[in-house]
Amino acid sequence: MYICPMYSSGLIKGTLKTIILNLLKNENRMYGYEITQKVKDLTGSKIKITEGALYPTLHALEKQGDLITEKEYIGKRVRKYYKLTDQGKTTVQERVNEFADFIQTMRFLLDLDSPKQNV
Amino acid sequence: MYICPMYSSGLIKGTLKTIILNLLKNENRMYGYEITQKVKDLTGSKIKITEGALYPTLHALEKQGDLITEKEYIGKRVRKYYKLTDQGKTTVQERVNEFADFIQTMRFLLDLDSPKQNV
DNA sequence: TTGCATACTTAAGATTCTTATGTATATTTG
DNA sequence: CAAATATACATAAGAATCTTAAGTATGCAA
Repeated sequence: MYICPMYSSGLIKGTLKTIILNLLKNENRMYGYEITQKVKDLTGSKIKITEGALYPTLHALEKQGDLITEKEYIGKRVRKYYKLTDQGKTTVQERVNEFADFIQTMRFLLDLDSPKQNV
Repeated sequence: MYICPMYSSGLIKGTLKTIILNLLKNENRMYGYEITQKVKDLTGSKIKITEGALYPTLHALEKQGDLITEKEYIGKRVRKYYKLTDQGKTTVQERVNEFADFIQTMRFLLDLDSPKQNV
């Protein structure tokens, strides 16, 4: 198993819930493993969600009422599908808007909008 | 002391060093308290660096060789100025580039580039 | 039949932040 | 001028969130 270049210093920290919720906004329902693969695919392996981060986060989102689960058996193997609740749909918008605002602030703070950064 | 709306869920997490280093890139040298005020001003209080986060981070950056200090006395009060080392200047570029890349990835992942998000 | 992919769970440890406490000087304001 | 606020640093305890690791088990391909 190879290691690919990922973001250091925990940039992902704090965005994991937002990513998961937003995926479910577009996909209706997904199961855990599917989420990790989708994120890996969409980001060209720049973001890889580890299982140790994913499953506790899914459980937390369910506990706080943003997700509900549907268990299904694929052969003998359990698969837990997650989907947004109505509350979850609101939470997604809040989270995404907040993140959009945050990166605007950061772009300004780090001078990322001005041209000729690397001259 | 009033509480103003800040970013929840630790979005700032992982970006603090980047913010500090980038400020010092433009300002030559700054002291801790000055940094907190500058960030508060530049972000309209959207980002407030607490002392408990700031000082340990400054110490860590010094320890890892990105910053050096100059103590000065203003009257009887100590003030520690921080400035970038040569290594620190490299680190800033790396950190900022990484963060710029990260928000590009996130903008794509969260669909922030497509118009009519909030219609 | 061995290894890899799929699929979920949880515990231990690391990192990074918040909150709280402590110390001390300087300035503003009633 | 006394009290409150601002300046200025430090650090410890606790919370949140992630990584790493270990465990369990099925399905498939070489």
